[in-house]
Amino acid sequence: MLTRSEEDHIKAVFALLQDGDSAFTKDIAGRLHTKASSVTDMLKKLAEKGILKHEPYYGAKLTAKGQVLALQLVRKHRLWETFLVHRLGFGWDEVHEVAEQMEHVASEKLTDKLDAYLGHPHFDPHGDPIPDKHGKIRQRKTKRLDTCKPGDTVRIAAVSETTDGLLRLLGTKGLRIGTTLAVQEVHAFDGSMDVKPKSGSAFSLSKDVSHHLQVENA
Amino acid sequence: MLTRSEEDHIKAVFALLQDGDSAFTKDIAGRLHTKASSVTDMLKKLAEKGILKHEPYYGAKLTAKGQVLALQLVRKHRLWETFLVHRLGFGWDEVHEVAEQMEHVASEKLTDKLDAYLGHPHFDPHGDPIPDKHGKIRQRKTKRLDTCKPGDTVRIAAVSETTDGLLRLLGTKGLRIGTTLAVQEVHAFDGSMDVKPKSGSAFSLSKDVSHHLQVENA
DNA sequence: TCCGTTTATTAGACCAGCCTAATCTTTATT
DNA sequence: AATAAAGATTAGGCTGGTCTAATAAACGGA
Repeated sequence: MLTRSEEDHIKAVFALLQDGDSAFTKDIAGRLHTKASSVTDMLKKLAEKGILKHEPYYGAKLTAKGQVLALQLVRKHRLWETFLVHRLGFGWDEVHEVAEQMEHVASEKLTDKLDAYLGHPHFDPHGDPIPDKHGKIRQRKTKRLDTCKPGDTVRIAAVSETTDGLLRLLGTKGLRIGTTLAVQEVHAFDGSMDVKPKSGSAFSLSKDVSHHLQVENA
Repeated sequence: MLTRSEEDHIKAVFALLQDGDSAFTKDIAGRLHTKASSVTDMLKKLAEKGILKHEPYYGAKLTAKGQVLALQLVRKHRLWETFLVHRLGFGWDEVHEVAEQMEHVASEKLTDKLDAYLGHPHFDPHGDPIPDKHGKIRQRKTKRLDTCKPGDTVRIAAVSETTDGLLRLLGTKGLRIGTTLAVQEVHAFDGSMDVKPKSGSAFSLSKDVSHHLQVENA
């Protein structure tokens, strides 16, 4: 049995390994709003449990066992987010914190029944893929919007940072999963980008925003 | 903010006050599978927070504030049980433990939306009343089956102990909420009772069982 | 009423999970 | 290569929630 804190650390390591091949103490602490020394303690503990490998001063990597656990947590988190948005009518910018609590409810039967109830969805309301019961993730070929060139026409597939601020900003600009955009210009000075939705007039997105939008070719 | 353990103690006190006008240390410890000394500590803490009054050696009573908190917890627990049974298809004997975890998710908005999604139910799958947003409980005039006399015809309204064992026993006898029973005989020797469902043949229920069935006149 | 039994409380310990401060390691800069 | 800066670990302490053992209060029967 894992404690809530253990699960939180596993999830943080998993998330950091998505872009980087080692998860560092400082970054884990940042995500969990705790201090580096606390993280070191927990990494030691999780390493003893065979959930991850901790190379002192060189960060942590998940073992196979740890990956399975992380994927189950991600699965639960995203299923609950889907439930909150599609069944209870929450906005996509309101669900993260609640799902953060619900994902720790331990019952495999519950997870499976929820999955079936939602129709075995492959993507959550932010466009992120939902691992299936066996941890398999349906992959899409997406790239970050900030890697696109003028002339590209793309569809928003996912938002990779689920902070309220970003999601609300997207809402006010009328952007959501599935919105199609034409890239008109990229400004070298600040990395900002002028885009035009299929219907509507063009506007500008900062690099901070475009960096967090995953898109696929339209 | 309340910790999970605090919430568990509040719920236990509330439950014990349903039949008795003081909640005793030993009984609380029994419910929570913990020791009396731990309970004493927690009662002291909750008393300081103004959630209950602790009269050493004479048990605890909830304050008005404590009752509100308890009713919110009961509300959440029973709403989740309803969700699990009516939406996800769990059996009524499988939901208690899971709901026990879900009731600790803190989000008033979530509770209200769940309530609406379920159609503002007044009773949970075990027949227990669900307090509304303001803590109001819809009362029914029920009595315990073991207080009934031969000749009475009654309908099962609720099951007051939600242990797996009792619920499964009822299942195998074909008893559920709404089942109508005619009381045929009560045996003074062991308090057991012969009952006959509207359709089907008569059988006997032990006092242990009839004591936990709430019924209303049919 | 007195004494034994039951129940509660207190005292003292332990563990998990966090913290701060001090002490390494590693990396980057000159 | 020397050293400063950044990051990680260790040492030691605090808190919440639990436990056991020892003590105290309340109750019930002779």
